[in-house]
Amino acid sequence: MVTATRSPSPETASADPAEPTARQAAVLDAVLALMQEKGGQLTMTAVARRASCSKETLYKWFGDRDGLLTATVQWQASRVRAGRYDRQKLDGSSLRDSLKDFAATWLSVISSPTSIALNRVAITDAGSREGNLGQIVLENGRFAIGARLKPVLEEGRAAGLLAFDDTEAAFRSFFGLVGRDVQIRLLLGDALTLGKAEIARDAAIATDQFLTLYGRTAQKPAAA
Amino acid sequence: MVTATRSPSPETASADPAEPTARQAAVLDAVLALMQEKGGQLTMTAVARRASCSKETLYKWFGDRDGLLTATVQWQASRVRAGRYDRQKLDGSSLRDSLKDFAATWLSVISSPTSIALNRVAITDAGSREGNLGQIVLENGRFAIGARLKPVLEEGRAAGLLAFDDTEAAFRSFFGLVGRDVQIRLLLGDALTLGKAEIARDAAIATDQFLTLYGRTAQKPAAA
DNA sequence: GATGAGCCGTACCGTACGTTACGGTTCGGT
DNA sequence: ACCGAACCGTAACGTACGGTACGGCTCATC
Repeated sequence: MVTATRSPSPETASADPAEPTARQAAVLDAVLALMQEKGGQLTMTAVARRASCSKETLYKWFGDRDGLLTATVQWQASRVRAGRYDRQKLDGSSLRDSLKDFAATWLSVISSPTSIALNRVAITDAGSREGNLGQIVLENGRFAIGARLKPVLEEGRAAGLLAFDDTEAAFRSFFGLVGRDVQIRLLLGDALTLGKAEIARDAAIATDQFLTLYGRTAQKPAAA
Repeated sequence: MVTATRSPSPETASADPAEPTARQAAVLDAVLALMQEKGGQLTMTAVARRASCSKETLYKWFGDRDGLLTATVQWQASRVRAGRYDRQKLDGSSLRDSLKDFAATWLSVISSPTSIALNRVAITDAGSREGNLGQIVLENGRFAIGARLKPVLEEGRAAGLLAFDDTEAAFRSFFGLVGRDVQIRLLLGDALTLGKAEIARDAAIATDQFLTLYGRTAQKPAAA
């Protein structure tokens, strides 16, 4: 927890899941960097050395190791706020573009070294103890994108462009078509690389497939 | 490694990734049980206590902790050899049934506590060190099912039931439609439960969606 | 210029765990 | 009956790491 359990002075204070100090942000960036480089051996000593701060400071700011990890996850989540997609005219073409953007953004996120490392840590944490890191990652990953995409889907339905009963089910199909085996393979260490062009292509294919399944008008199936 | 680096006597010997002794299998079952119950805290002492064997024996049989985990993964993989699907007449109906069975089997596997625990361990391992556990899990999971499903897809194409250029791409779409967000949610600790009926329903929906995308004849789209 | 808060660097403590060592027991072979 | 191999239970060792304590430095404030 940033500005931990009971901070005696309101110096760097703010709400609980809130803005870290610039210095604190630097520490969290160090954590992210170490996660990617060294993997699981995320030791407090290593973080302190990398961030050029003392362990005492780490514990004062974040409480304990779990608090540091939690703050790191939230810090990373706070900057993956890409794409707004406020309602536009919403014809078939703009809907398709929105979905493609969502798909490409999502593929970029899950294939980034940062996301992979973060998810690995969270999964490890979810496996043992009472760790809530998994839930936090889920909240800021899978569920966040769902919450942002569903309004788009429902606007598409309202505009007569899409047909489905269950928004959640439709989203999960989209999620599957886009992600396929990418995330699990990367998490398990498979040497799968996704370039920008590849992501754009896969996003387009997945979007077309989704429109084939859920579009009200016939779409050209992408039998790649 | 079962019967480790240099086994002085060929007592329980066999090939390297091969059949463990009944006693050794009991030990590996204990590891699997502990993985599910205790999560990450997979200590050698706990394994020895659970399996009623000495730590010395564990080290003699498996070399080190990594060897024990590797043997466990392979042991588990060796018994998930379900479904043969040798070529049959292969009309539209039997193809659909085969795909549905594949989908249901796969969903059952990835939602089983054993698979979740095993994948968590492998992902943790993939994140740190030189661990090859991730590759082993990938080999016996994602890639194994791909190798078994692709012939079915290609027979379907040969029979004029399916249309695709890239078998791998077609399989990955099927994989995504079936798995969607299930595995990542479970790995991250989400309380998602899949009953038999739910699995059967989801497998059918995913299969129909796949056939809509890749079937040569029109299929009824399942807009659930 | 003195004062005190915040922080860096490092030494230190306690514990958990991987790994090794050892005494005692069981059991198949001779 | 004897021998040796395999194995169990447990103690012991070394290390890594989370967490704490402390001395010294910097710097804003008065």
